[in-house]
Amino acid sequence: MSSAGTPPAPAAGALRPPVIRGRRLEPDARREQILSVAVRLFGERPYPEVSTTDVARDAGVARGLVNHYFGTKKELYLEVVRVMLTVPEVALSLLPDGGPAERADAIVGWFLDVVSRHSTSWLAAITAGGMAGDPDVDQVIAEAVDVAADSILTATGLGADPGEALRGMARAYVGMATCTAREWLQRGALTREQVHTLLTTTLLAMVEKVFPQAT
Amino acid sequence: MSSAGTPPAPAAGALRPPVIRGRRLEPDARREQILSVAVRLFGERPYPEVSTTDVARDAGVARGLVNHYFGTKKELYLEVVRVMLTVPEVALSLLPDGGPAERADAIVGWFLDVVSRHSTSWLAAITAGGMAGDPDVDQVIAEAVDVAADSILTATGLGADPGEALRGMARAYVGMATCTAREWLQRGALTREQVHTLLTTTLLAMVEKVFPQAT
DNA sequence: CGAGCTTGTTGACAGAGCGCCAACAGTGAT
DNA sequence: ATCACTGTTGGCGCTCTGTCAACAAGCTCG
Repeated sequence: MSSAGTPPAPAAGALRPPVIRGRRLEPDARREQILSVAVRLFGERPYPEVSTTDVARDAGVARGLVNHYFGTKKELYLEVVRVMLTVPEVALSLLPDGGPAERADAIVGWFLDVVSRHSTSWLAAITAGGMAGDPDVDQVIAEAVDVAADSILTATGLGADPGEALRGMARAYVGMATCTAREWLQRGALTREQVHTLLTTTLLAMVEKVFPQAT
Repeated sequence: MSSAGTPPAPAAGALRPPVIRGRRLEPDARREQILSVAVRLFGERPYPEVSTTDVARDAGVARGLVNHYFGTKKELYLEVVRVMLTVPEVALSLLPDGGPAERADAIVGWFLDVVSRHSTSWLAAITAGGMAGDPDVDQVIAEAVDVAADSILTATGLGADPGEALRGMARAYVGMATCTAREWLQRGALTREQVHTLLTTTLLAMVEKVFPQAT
């Protein structure tokens, strides 16, 4: 503020380049457009390697507009992570009424379907590509993990008012699920069948032998 | 503070700040000193929130010296992560000769000892505090996970030439172990006993029912 | 014991990225 | 057609990073 007291008259010879792309859009539409570009870029490269200049250029707008809609680069990234992790609610009512084995098998299959569909962007988001440790980012991810953990508990019939310990165990299981998915989708060390078997077997073992010990 | 700047006001006219701290150190000693400061700072805050200026100030040296010894901020961070994840080799020979249950119990206990001892810095490193997604950082972490996974396989008697699938499963288990440790040390949702039970039971289930299916 | 050399160390410079702001220019209402 | 409204732009200042030539501390040699 101090310096630029001079308001007008920037002046004289400054011929502004004829701005063609000054097309006016509905705020929601513009915001959505910028967000979609950001989702793509943050899915390809980690956080520090994506500049707001990149987002603005790919969206065909000025960089200032990105800040106008999202405030901060970090806030933009938070929106991106929310979008990436927003996943169709598990159709719990569609889970078979069979025994624990069938229900575990069904929810694991549903999880693998979701993950494989979004693959890269989902993995980039769940690992907080380049922003893990930030409180806000961690919270958004933690909320997504909580949703997944609750689905697990509900599917295994323990969803009714689980204690904090039980939820912690479910979150740990979700953590293993994401690591296993990475071994499958990123490293190619496992096949989908192997992942499915591992997650189902482990879930059953936890339901039978570990969960009961959680008051 | 540490920097304690005001010198004995030597010469008058000298515009140059009287440099007192130009103390000369052996390269190895200086490097070690800067590295220890960096380990502390990166253990407290995520990557983007630690500037090389902070490291230099806390180490009592000029910022340029940090770059002189470590080249880049990222290279410095790589050294830090290596230090944080370098962990005493598991004394496999000390594992009991008993059945799988005893051996699993022993290695899980050893893992929890190591993690709880380094707690914050270890967790910050294993989650790549703010640098996940970077190829180099990910590789350093992947190597540490590989070491842990091999320890698991060795302890369970499967260490002799495991296939890629088996190693992938072991890495997934290590991933769950880190997530579980976080639930214990960071969120406080689980007690050490609960973590121990969860990891032991899960490991046994995997050894008995999942690993055999990995060709 | 002083001159000179080696090299650890410093401060400054240039480039890049980000947040902010005032002016500009489409768009609909009067 | 004029005017108000607001979406949009381009540039300013700041912080942070990597590089570099100059400085000086400590050792060696005469």
